[in-house]
Amino acid sequence: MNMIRENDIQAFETYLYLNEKSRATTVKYIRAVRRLTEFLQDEELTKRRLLEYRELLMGQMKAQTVNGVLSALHAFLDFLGLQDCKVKFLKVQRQAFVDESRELSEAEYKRLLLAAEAKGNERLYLLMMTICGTGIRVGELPYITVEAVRSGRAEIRMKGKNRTIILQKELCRKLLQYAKEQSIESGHIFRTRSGNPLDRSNICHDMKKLCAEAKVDASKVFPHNLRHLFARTFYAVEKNLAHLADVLGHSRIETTRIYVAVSAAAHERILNRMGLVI
DNA sequence: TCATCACACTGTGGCACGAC
DNA sequence: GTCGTGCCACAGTGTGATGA
Repeated sequence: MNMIRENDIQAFETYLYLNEKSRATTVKYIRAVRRLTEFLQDEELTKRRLLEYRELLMGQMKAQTVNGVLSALHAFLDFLGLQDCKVKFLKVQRQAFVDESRELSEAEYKRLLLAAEAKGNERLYLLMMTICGTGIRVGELPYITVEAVRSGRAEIRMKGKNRTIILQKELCRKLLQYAKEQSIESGHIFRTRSGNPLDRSNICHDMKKLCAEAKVDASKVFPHNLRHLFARTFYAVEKNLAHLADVLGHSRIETTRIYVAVSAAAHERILNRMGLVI
């Protein structure tokens, strides 16, 4: 009888740790296993039941999210030696164009900056400018330190890789001025009153608060979109995908292509300019 | 205001596999 | 043999809720 016991879940957690999985992955996998256990309700774990579970998930989540859950469950099945119970992943159609409703324009970005300035939120103003001016991820903000700004470059260590980000002189000047005003002599520039690095959830919430004043749709205001804007702007000027990949810290050009993909409307404009349909 | 959590979703890279 | 592509696993992000 293939019953999932609490012992199995705890041993699986240890197994993930020993396999050097990140904390986030371990938490996600254990959660997926516990949800499956709730679904099974003391019934035996069989392929038929897993197929039923996949059907249930399909009604609740997007295909990619279902696949994420399935990959967690597959790891658990491998751990239990129940490979025969694995079910197939869902097919996910790759989108041909980017979603225009989520594309932040340069004008909208500037309005967000002005809104932050008008509110007197200099930290948020500089934070958005730093992400959009360097293309870093929100999770890489802690690498923007007083020391890095003084040297004009920041060493980013993320996903097991190192890369150097060049900080523009004007940005450095603004950041150093801000650090001086805030009496920050070393370490993270962007910090809470208690001195901790800003939490990404709070950054996102703060950005959302600017939407009404900046007259920007809230659905396109989040930190990662500033990275996308940086990538599109960089590519428009430089037209060098390989260089952009280096700057963004991508090891594959395929990943960078996602950032510079055009919207359906932009694609249509290109087709019209071609003038091949008369 | 800030920290933390849960959950859904997206970004990213390794690798297998097929085409040439 | 190499190159390109797609699949899948893992890591990171967005967002709402909650509480200190």
